[in-house]
Amino acid sequence: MRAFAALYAALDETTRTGEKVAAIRAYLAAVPPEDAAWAVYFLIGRKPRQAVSTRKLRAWVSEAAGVSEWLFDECHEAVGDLAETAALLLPPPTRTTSMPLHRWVEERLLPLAGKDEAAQKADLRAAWDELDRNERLVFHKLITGAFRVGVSQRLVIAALAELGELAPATVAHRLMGAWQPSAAQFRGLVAAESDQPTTSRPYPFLLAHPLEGDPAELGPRDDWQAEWKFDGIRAQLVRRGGQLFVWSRGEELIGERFPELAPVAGRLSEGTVLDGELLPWRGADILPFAELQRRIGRKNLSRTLLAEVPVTFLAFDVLEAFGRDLRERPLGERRPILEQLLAPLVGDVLRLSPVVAAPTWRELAELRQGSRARNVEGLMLKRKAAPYGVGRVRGDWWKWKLDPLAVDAVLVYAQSGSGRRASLFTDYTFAVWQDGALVPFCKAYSGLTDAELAEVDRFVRGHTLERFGPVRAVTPELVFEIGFEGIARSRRHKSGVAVRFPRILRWRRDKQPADADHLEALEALLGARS
DNA sequence: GTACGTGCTTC
DNA sequence: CTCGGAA
DNA sequence: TTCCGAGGAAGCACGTAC
Repeated sequence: MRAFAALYAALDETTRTGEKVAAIRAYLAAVPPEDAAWAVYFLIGRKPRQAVSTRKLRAWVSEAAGVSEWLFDECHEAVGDLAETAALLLPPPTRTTSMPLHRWVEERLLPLAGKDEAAQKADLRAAWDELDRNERLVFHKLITGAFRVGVSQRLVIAALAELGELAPATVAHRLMGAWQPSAAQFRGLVAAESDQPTTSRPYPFLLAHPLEGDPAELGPRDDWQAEWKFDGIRAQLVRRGGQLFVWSRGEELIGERFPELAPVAGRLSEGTVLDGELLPWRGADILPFAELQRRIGRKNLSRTLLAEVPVTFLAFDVLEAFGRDLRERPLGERRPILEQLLAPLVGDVLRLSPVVAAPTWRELAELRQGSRARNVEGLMLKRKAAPYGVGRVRGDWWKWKLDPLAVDAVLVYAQSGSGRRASLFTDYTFAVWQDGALVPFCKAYSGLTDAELAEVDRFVRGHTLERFGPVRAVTPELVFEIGFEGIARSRRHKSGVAVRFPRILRWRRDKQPADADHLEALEALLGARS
């Protein structure tokens, strides 16, 4: 535990990726494999279900530290991080521990979830008395599920690849899907030949970059395959070992939530892996994404819901056929194989993503303008010569989304951020006019530079009208252009609408609050959707 | 029993 | 999902 | 150029407060 806490501190201290990789590698090489396995598990962002709610942690830490809960909250706001606040407030430990990471996790952390409140509290008190400040910080992050370090999958993969003298893509693939940390699992991860079971294992998803500018700069139209960018859930169908596995981008097995897939996809031949999008599709229509959300994370799937929101898997790539990994083959070769594999199965459940046939970039651009009416987000451009790479490879896959919708809105509330932004008001609520009053319709902060953020922060401090806990109402003076992808009815905001992916496009210093848009402008956009 | 907040997933 | 910042 | 961390909206499950 001490070594892992030291690693965490080291990773937190530097932003240099080279140093991070070296630190991870040194740690993994030095500790027993069962510790290394858990470290990898946590470092790539996996976590067991949260064992203790933040509420309880806050209450018990306050009690143990002898501070009131409001003081804890004040400290939390200043520090910006709950786990760190708790670690700092607690009285120093009277003992030390040399228990290794895997035992802390398996014997002290995981069992917490199954215990009653009194036992949890007793366990935490015992732990606090054995852990120093750094160890507590890590421990708190693990139990609250907030463990995130300035290191992600890629650096861990780089460290593991160096350690095992493997290609990073091999390691990335081995880390996919469901696995339990153990000594054997870690050895399999870095071994030349892995003997870990691979039946259900998906491939790393290839992701696209946003296209800015003119697609004509990509070269001849004929070098590129265009498809619609559908608005659903990215998924991989894995047909192996006589079974069907459906993986989400977050590497969750989601097959049970989409029972309609198995009867059809189960007829794919053994050793097939398809990449595609799960879509709510009824009759001839693609339904809005909101409909699909009703099918996610639900325990009981009623007959009614299955009939209301039928789901289809729209395949756009084949990664494995007849047990052979096809990822190195160019898209131009994979596409006909995909068409061939799917031909006998295509229907309501399994579909093929159509290739958009517009012979020139100009004609393609015209088709793209009709995206909203089709319930798609725009176009995907895929280089026909490209292999199916690992991760976000630049230059091979581009998403060419529709231009965002936009309105001018007034800043009405501000709230301080968290983490590095804890000391600044960086969290903004925006409003538009309705009957002479400003009604909030979204929150956003992204889109402003640090300098602008600092300027707005100063404005907030000088123009606070009222305080509601951490939230400040400010004089409605500043106008911003807010961009968003879509708009829908909502009960969350007073305006009755909510926008998707809101962000600040620019600060309209040239505008007065009175020049900001009215709710009618938003309503009009709402109506404009097909 | 209902209402609300927190956690966790998707985008 | 979006965006700006940093390496 | 590539990653990372900050952040948004939505729906469902689950636990707590009344």
